[in-house]
Amino acid sequence: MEKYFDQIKKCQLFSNIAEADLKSLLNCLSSRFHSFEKGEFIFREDSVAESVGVTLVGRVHIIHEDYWGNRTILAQIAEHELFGEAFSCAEAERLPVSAIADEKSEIMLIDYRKIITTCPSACSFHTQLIKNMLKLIAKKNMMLTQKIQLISKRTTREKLLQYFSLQAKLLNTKEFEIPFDRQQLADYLCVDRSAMSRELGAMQKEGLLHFAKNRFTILV
Amino acid sequence: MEKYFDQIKKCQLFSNIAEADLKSLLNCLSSRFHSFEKGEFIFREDSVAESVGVTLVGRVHIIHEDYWGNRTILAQIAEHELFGEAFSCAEAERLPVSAIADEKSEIMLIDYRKIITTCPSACSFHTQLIKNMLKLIAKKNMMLTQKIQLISKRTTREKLLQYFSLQAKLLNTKEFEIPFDRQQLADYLCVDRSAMSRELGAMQKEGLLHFAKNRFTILV
DNA sequence: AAAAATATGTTGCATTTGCAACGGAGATAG
DNA sequence: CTATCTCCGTTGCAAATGCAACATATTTTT
Repeated sequence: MEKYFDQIKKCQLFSNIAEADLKSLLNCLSSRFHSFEKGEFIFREDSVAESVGVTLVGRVHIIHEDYWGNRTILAQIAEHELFGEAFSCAEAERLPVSAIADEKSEIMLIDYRKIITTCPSACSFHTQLIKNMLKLIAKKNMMLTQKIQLISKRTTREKLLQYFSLQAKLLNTKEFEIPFDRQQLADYLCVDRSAMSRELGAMQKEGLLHFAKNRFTILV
Repeated sequence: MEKYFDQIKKCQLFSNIAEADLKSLLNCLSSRFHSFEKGEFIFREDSVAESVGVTLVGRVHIIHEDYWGNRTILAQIAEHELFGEAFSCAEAERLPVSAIADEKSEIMLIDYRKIITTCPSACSFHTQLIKNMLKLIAKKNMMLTQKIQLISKRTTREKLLQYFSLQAKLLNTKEFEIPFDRQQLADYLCVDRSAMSRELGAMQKEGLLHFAKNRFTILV
């Protein structure tokens, strides 16, 4: 665990907890650490929801595959972020999604009961931990709402424009790189890759947009 | 407040709090009570996020309207449920959605800081309250995820089938009433009403489905 | 009961989309 | 260097969708 301490400190889940307190907190969470290769599953749909994950190193995708194998990327989990917490906190029996490493990743897995239950040794930092988790889940909730607003758009062009303008607003620049390849972007926007490619080309031809590889510029 | 006590008791936000404790808890929350007519806004997009709402009587829709006035129903809040909590808990500056009464409703509005901050008089029930809220937000998070899975479907027919099968699973019967009129259902599924109506007709003709008014039967 | 308002179904049509198939560019492995 | 693989753009085509306009049905109001 010691070797991960610097990574752990950076996680919002543990913010507002003094460094000294953090060490004893980590002891009573008795978490597991595990390394995953790109494409490896961290947990699978329909398995039991008992852990929350923290990305110490790497990046994770939360995905859902329907009956016919169409894959949807529901969320992208960046470094030092939390995932799987909603299913645990909601006390769901089975996971409705899978988590898959998008690149080689180091993951901390915590039994959610250790988080939610104030430990017998009266470790007082649990209260802060729960508050942190509340805030993180609430934020995720807003991100999901934002994604719903995104894929609620009726046309591919509207989805693309909405996505790009969100990125631009987020990074405060009209030129930015996106963290998706084309297939992933199409999955994220819930459209067909080739149709999206067609639309991107049309938008560039119309002068709305410029792009090369993953770097996009909004020209407006 | 006394007149609402029976309604308040039924809210999951206050579960696992003894009735005697609940009264003192309610005092330190210093909440407001307000009645809204059908179609009246409870809070509007872009206003400051400072309250969470509880539907004591009635039903609320969380909606978003885009630049051109297309309305999306992001969520339906049933009686005794919570709404607006995510924006408060995430400490969002401005609300990204509006809440509107879907029928005449009695709403309790609580300043979220009163919830999140353990009160100076050391009212110990706050811990339970925060845990309850955590669970509710987590559940809502799952519902949002479910909705994303729903509108991720590429065709109107798939969306309808997914929605109906969820309802059937939820109510454990193949015959059920839906809480939406046609326009609302179309908004919820993010499709055009007339196109949806066309598809519903086709599905009935093909024998997949039977419906009359808001009562649907899955025939498989 | 009549009138007005609202909700639902129908249809034609232009556009958008998904799908499948293909080709080229660039990266990677042997 | 060559073979292989992955990513991305292109295109033809059938099907799905949004949109507008209108017809019917149902509910509410007067």
